[in-house]
Parts: sequence; structure tokens; C-alpha cells
Amino acid sequence: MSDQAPYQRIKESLLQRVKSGDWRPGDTIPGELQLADDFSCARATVHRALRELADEGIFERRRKAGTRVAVPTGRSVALDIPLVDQEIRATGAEYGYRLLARALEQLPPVAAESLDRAPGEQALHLTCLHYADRRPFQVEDRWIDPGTVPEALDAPFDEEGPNAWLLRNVPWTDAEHAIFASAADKDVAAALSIPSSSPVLAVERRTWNQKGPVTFVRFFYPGESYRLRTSFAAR
Amino acid sequence: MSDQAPYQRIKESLLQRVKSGDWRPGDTIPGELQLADDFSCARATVHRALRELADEGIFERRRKAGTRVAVPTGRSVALDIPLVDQEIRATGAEYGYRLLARALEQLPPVAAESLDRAPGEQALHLTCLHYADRRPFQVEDRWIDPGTVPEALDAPFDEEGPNAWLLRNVPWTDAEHAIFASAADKDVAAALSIPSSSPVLAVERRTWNQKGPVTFVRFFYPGESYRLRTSFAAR
DNA sequence: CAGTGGTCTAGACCACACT
DNA sequence: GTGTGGTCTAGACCACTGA
Repeated sequence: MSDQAPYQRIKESLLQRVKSGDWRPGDTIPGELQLADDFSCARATVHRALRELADEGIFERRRKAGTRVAVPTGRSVALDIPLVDQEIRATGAEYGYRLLARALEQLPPVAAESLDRAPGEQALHLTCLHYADRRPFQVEDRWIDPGTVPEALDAPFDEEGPNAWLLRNVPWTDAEHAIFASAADKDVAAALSIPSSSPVLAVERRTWNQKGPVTFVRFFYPGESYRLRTSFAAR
Repeated sequence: MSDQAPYQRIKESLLQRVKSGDWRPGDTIPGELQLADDFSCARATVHRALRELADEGIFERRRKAGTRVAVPTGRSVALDIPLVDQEIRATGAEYGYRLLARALEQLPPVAAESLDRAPGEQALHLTCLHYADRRPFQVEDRWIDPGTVPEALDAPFDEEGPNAWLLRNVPWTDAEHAIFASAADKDVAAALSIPSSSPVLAVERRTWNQKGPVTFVRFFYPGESYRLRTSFAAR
């Protein structure tokens, strides 16, 4: 269990030199040939360690100039946006689901734009509530494009959430996310059992597959009580 | 400009097969030797393409079992949390900075815990406002640990924001982020020129270096008007 | 046990960017 | 020009795991 690949040991060793302050931001570190000699391995092995650390933002590499320690900025953070049911069960809580509304409706402007359609066109609108230990955890406000996903018109969504159904039936290939804060409107507040216009955290997702826009969804969480976190410090 | 490395072309080619629906989630794709033959290259070249796509969550690989197309879940999203001034200037707006408060104060419970200190101990507390085109864009509420960063006690922070100062003087090596929504308290609301208890998006960051906790900071953005976005769809 | 992915090596050539 | 990183190859051995 203490056994790992050489390139892994080299990565850790190099990272340690950075974390310990031995190498500071801006410093140029030895070249690949030098390091290969130090670690008694092939240049390709050192190269892989350096490349991966550069991908993680630890180093900056330039031909001829060499490899330098990057200045840490608060950049790219890997955020996990897990499936609700898994997220809830992971905390040990009991997961519950309820369909609040399901109807063919005219697309409001935002949803229309996201699905690349004209406002007023019809789409399947779903409102769902996800519970953790019987307490409201998340409200899901979803639009499904009936052009791309005609099968959805026949799905009841009363037992299984649309997320799980879509993953099984209409896998997406592209997605975009946005995160923002807003004031809970009447419906969201009622569903979450919080005062109207309380702050809520909104996670918005648009997905596509090869046929076109699949779905536009907003997840609302009660403010303060829910946090998106970075699983672990990358560096 | 249409020239790229073989492993890149192979990555795109494989990705295309997934995006087009040629290979669907759960499908097992050909083995490395087969693909190496198809693409007329060494197995290592194909291996790199497959490994990177697996790292990106497109494939799942298991010895003996082979490589399969992964079921897309809404998982790990790479979020950019850029430096405020760069973020503002990137939009073409003029960046402005103002120090609102600077004092040695007793740590409130949350900040104390983040800095791994007892509540009531003293730390440097800064409140700053960042403007885009002379309009309030972000409020920064920061605590700096005077044990780890004694130099900060001598820094004025009246011209330069603490973020830039810290990056230059006390690079961190580890960081944790959390994102949540909250109601603007009196001070934040006043600074951002929004009604009290309006929703704000909060980004919280704790950083460490080899000496210990460096800083605990919360950035507040007006709700609705600010969004954290994924730069591009990974898949 | 056999097949698949995981890794390493030694050598080679190339592309870029400093000097 | 020249040194650095970027990539490819051919071959090898290993480790895991499904049949």
C-alpha cells in the first residue's frame, strides 16, 4: 500500500519542494534531464510528473526558458455538483422525492433562450422537490425540450426524478453551468419552507446532445444552510 | 494551425465518436492495441489519448474489462475564480479599489475556526470594496493571521488590495473554497448600494502555507447580477 | 489464467524561444 | 544557434481482474 509508480513519487517529491517553500513562486527548477538524473529514471518519467503538475497549475513550462513555480492565484477550482439523491444519501440522510408540477407550458424568455427556441413555444415544465430526512433540501425547476426528447412527454416523473430519467434515456454530451444567488420567489419559498424572498443559492445547467438542446434546469437551495465546496485542496 | 499532435487528433476523433452517439454510455470501445492499429501509431500514443479522456470523465477504464463510455453525471465542474481586478478589466470596465476598514480585532467564531485559533484572539481585519466602472462590484471581508503573516501588520492596504499584496509576499500552498448564498448584512448592503438583506453570492476562501493558516476571506457579490460560470463545456 | 490497461525505458526528432 | 520542453516509437514488464 506504500507502493506507487515512480512518476507518482516524483510528483509528490516535487510538490513537497514547492509546499515547503524550498522552491518559491517564480523560481526556475532544474531541467528534465537533470531531474531524470537526480531521480535515476528516464526523462519521459520525469516529464510526465512535470506535465501533470503543470496541468494542475503548480508549474509553468516554456520551451527553452524551462520550468518555473507558478504564482498561485485563486484560479480554476474543481467543484463537485453531484446527483441530489447521492449527495443526500452520502450524508447518511434518507432521500425523498416529490413531483410538484408537470405540464406543457409556454417557454419564458430565459428558458427559451437556453433551449435555443422562441419564447412562447411549448416545452415540458417540471417542478420537483428533493428531501433529506423528510425536510426540503432542493427545489428543481426544469424545462425539457420536446423536440430533442419527445419520449419525455410520455414519462410520468412521479416516482423517479427527471435527472435520473434523462441520464438513463437521453445522455447529454455538453453542459454549461452557472451559479448565482437570488431571492426565493413565492413558489420556491413555499416548497423549501422558508420565508418569501429569502436568499437561495441557484445552480443552473443547460445540456445538449448531438440532436440539440436537451434540458434547462435550475436547482435552488436554501441560502446559508447549503454550500458548494471544493472537495480537497488541489495544491 | 491545423497541425496538431497525433494524440490530440486521436482524442478529438474518439470524442467525436462519443458525441455523435456512435459510442453510447456503457459501450465498450476497442482496446489500445486495436486502436493503435486503426490510427497507425504506437500503443503509448493511443494510451495517452485514452488516459486523458478518462481523466476528463469521458471514459471509464478497468484492466481486463477494457474501456467503456462513462455515464455523464453532473459531476466535477472546473470553475474559474479569477482575481477581481483582472476579472473586471477583462470585461473592459475600469477597476477601482477602496479600503473601507483596517483594524486589529478579536476573531469572531467562524474566522477563528478557519484560522485554527481561539475566538477572541486578535487578527488583522480588512474590509475592501472593488469597483467596476465606479460601481460597487464586490465587497471583500478578510482576516489575516498575524502569527503566520506578521509583515501584514505594517502594510497599509490603502492603494493595493490584500489579495495582490498577499500573492506577492506570502504565497499560499493550500486553499479551500466554499460558495453559498446569504442575505446582505447592513455593512455589505451599504457598501454594495443594495437594500439590506438582499441576496448576495458569497465565495469563501481559506488558505495555508507551510507556516500555517494565512488568511480567511469572504467575497460578496450582489445576487442575480453576478454569476460564476463554467468557461466551456468539458465534454 | 489470460487479456487488458498502467508504466517505464532508451532513443529519436521536432518546435519553439531565448541569447 | 542552441537548449529546453513536447511528442513519438518499439519493446518490455507488471498488476489487476474478469472468465
